[in-house]
Amino acid sequence: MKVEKISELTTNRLSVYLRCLNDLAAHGAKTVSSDGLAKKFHLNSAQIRKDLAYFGEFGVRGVGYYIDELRKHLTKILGLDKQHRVGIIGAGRLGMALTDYYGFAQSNFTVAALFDADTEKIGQKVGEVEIFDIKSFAETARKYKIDVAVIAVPAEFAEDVLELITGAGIKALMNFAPIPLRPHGDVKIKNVDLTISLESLSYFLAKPSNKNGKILKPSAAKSRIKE
Amino acid sequence: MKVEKISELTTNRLSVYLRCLNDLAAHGAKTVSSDGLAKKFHLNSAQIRKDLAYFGEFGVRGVGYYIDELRKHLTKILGLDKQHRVGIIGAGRLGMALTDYYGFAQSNFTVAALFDADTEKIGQKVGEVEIFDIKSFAETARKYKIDVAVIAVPAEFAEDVLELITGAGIKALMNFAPIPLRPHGDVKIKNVDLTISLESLSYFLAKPSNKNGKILKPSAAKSRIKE
DNA sequence: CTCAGCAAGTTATTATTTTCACAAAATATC
DNA sequence: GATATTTTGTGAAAATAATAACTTGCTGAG
Repeated sequence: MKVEKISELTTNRLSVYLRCLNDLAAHGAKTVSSDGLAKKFHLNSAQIRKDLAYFGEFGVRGVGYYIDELRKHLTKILGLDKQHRVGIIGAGRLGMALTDYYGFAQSNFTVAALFDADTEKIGQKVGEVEIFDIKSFAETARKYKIDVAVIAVPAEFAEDVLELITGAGIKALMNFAPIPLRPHGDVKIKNVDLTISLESLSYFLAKPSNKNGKILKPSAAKSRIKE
Repeated sequence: MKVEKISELTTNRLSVYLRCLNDLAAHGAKTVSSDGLAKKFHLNSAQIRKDLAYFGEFGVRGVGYYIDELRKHLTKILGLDKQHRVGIIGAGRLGMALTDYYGFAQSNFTVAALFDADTEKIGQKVGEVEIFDIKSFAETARKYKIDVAVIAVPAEFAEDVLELITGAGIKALMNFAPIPLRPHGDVKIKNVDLTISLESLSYFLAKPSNKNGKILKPSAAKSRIKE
């Protein structure tokens, strides 16, 4: 096993594998082969083996993988054995919905604080979580030991918020603003751009092959101009 | 220009280009070169040209692209000149937050109906949008001309909901349940898996190179066993 | 009208990612 | 204990994707 750069595509799949293993474990399975996993969850067995092999030799030839053991390994690799504390910037609809998103709750992420610029909102609570003044981000983040930030503000404020967050030493953040943010230095950003996803669906519904089953040559009209 | 399969990565970028162009247009620019776009928004100029060239010859050599013209083309290509009507399945926190997500509102997507299995919720409204019985999905979808579905239910119900939706003839859907759904037939699914994104951040924070600056060889401990 | 400069469109190259295929290792069988 | 079977781990091949390099065409100055 060589130490090389692990692709994000690989680590994303580790999450998927872990969920598959949890599912299998819940049904009482003890071991599983890469092929068994692949068949059951529509994955590719070689890819599973390769992804896992980046991190160690977890399987047993002729047997497969011991589910509980592999779950522990993946949990460790993904850092899911550690608690993370999340600060959500933007206490609008989305920020509030994320605050008690069950995905946070059932994982190792705890939403520790909300931030907003609106003085009306500051001091209010969403469930257990208080809304703080965005101006106090750095100190509040320190006080509440926040290590993950979520940007849930309109696009025009996103870059300023990014500055603020990275300035406060936060290394990991998730951006819901419809503008791709780029990291500055050793910071990890996950852009969750719902606009792109929606427009991708729109494209699918609009594309010629979906309208009449015929594939149209888009340049046909244009090339006819000079005829 | 050949008719070939357009990669989703390409269409995703078209969304980004369109936003960049909107930004430029708002600042009064009339034309832009692929290089100008690339520099300003941290993109690759060759990729921009290539992506656009799949759909036609929109630029003028020696000049660049006429911004307004290209915006119109991209709007057309992405189907953003047509209205889409969205049905959201799952009237929990997330479903409700999405119901008045500004991204829907400011685009060509209108949330037409919510669906839930909880009889307590059925008949209530979120803003203007009524919550219907999930059992009535097919007929309600027809009645409200829904062509895009959003799955915002817990993972264990997601596959049943998928069946229901595709059975009703819906061709495009966005899945927020933390389980990757695979299309059956000619249906487009966009999986928005927040769990994967979170765990990716967790991995980043946990990985050895982030702890002490040293790259550890994970198999070191293991290979030492037989020494 | 000609020519220099610019920038699109396109071909070629490189990099990345996925899939295939097989040797090595473990287990089960006789 | 030898052998057939299973399944990993991994190099090689194929498929995708991104980048760079080149060619063509348009514009505007002189």
